[in-house]
Amino acid sequence: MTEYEKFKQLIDKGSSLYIPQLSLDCVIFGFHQNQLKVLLLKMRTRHDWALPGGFIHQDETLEVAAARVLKERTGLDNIFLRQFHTFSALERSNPQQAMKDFAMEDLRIDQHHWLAQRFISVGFYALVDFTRVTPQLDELSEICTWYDLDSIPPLMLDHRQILDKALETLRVQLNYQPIGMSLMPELFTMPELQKLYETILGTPLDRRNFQRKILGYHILRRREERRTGVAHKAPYLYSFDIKRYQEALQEGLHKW
Amino acid sequence: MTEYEKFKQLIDKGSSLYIPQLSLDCVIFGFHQNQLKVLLLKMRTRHDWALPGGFIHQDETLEVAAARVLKERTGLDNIFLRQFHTFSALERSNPQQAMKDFAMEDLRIDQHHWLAQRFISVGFYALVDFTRVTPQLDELSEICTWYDLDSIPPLMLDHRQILDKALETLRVQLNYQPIGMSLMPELFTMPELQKLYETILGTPLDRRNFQRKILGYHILRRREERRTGVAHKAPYLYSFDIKRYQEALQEGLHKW
DNA sequence: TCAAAAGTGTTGAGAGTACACCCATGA
DNA sequence: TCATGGGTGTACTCTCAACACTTTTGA
Repeated sequence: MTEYEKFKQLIDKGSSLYIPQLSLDCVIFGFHQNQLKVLLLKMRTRHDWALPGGFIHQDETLEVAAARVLKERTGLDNIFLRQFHTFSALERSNPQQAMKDFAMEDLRIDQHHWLAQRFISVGFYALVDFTRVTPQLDELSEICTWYDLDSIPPLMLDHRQILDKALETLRVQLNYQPIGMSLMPELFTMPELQKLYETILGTPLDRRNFQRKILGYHILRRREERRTGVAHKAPYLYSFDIKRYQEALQEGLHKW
Repeated sequence: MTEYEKFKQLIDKGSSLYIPQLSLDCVIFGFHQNQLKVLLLKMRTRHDWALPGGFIHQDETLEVAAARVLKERTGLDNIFLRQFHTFSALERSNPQQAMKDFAMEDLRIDQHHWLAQRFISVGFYALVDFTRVTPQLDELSEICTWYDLDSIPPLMLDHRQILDKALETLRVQLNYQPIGMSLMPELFTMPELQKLYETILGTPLDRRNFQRKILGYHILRRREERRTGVAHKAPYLYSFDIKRYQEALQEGLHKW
């Protein structure tokens, strides 16, 4: 199916395929080169950027729909994904704008079209392994790429607020849930993991205290190997202990 | 407007007044005689009970809609109200059942009617002063009353899960937010407030540690008076320091 | 006068924080 | 050999939990 056909289907059939006036937006976090990043889309018809989002099929739960959106954008399955808030401000929809945004070649929508209605949107955030993602475009977007958290471009509608709320939620969750596994590569060093935490929290942490704390959760396994090629003492490599990690996801973090 | 007319309007006009396939449910907590209570409705057409819920007007935010539902059921304005989760399981809707539930006198709905669709529901929880509430019926319900948390009757659809999730959220929030003000009367004693916390958490707390902790937040003001008429040392009366309380709501609880 | 429940204080364990010392590595 | 950054240990502080003693009240 061509992009045009896909788009035409969205315009024509959307109102019967999807739950009307309800959408979802995903804040997809990745981590690379000591930077926390967010996956953003640039729509063909707009100058500002957007969070990857989508609509909910009549026979899908929100969680399934979010996983589908994620899969479409990143190619990844089985991702850490959490609903965090539902956004319903009246100003968050802009029918006039929508009529422009969803115009393509000979296709036009009017104010009665389903896409020109007010939308309420359920926000999800996801944590993904940056190195395994190949950002993919959809029929409306011309660019799909990562942005550093400290240089986010102007976002459409209330997407900036959604992003901020996601980050706030993530920061709180950090205290209760193990979160590194989906963001880090298979093997990593303690300083690398620390950088992740520091970036999320936006504050520096004490190296030694961080190590003690994380190890106290017993969700890591230290490997024999060390990372070589660095101009100083070679740090140990760690991997997550998947079993323990899953337990901690269920029961929350606590000392042993 | 009679109940019948209200009902007829819901059936006939609902699809243009409200956002389709989206509803909200409120878990309304009250506290009385050392018991945490939840406000429940019994629909005329069903044997099980329901959380007070409603639909969202096209020009309302979720929060405004929830406040409206709350006002309709309790008569109260300006209530502590928090969105906590959006429920979208496929099994949570039951069109067959809906067709029966929304039948009244000569009115009938079929499977294409807006009320017989799948619904996604946004859950809110509210904390209200039990003594100020006069539960009010709507056009579909025959009873509206409080139930003790430990003797909740069978609830319709997934309302039991919604209630459980609300309670779980409330328990977590207890650590971050001051919550007594909306649940307690104007004046109360420390042991009374402690009972509230114990009931929410479902576990006994140490009297002395509790007092120290709560006072440490500086959100209470001790009055000169004591509660008299008790067969033991008369406890002090307290009230909330509204200014401090509001600050704590904004910034979270922390020691001074 | 006595049981019941409130007011107040102390102590110890554990978590979190701050900081010091030594070690390994490539330049 | 030296700057850089990692590995490990210790001491101090603060919070929280456990617990004891005294005071007030109506029965």
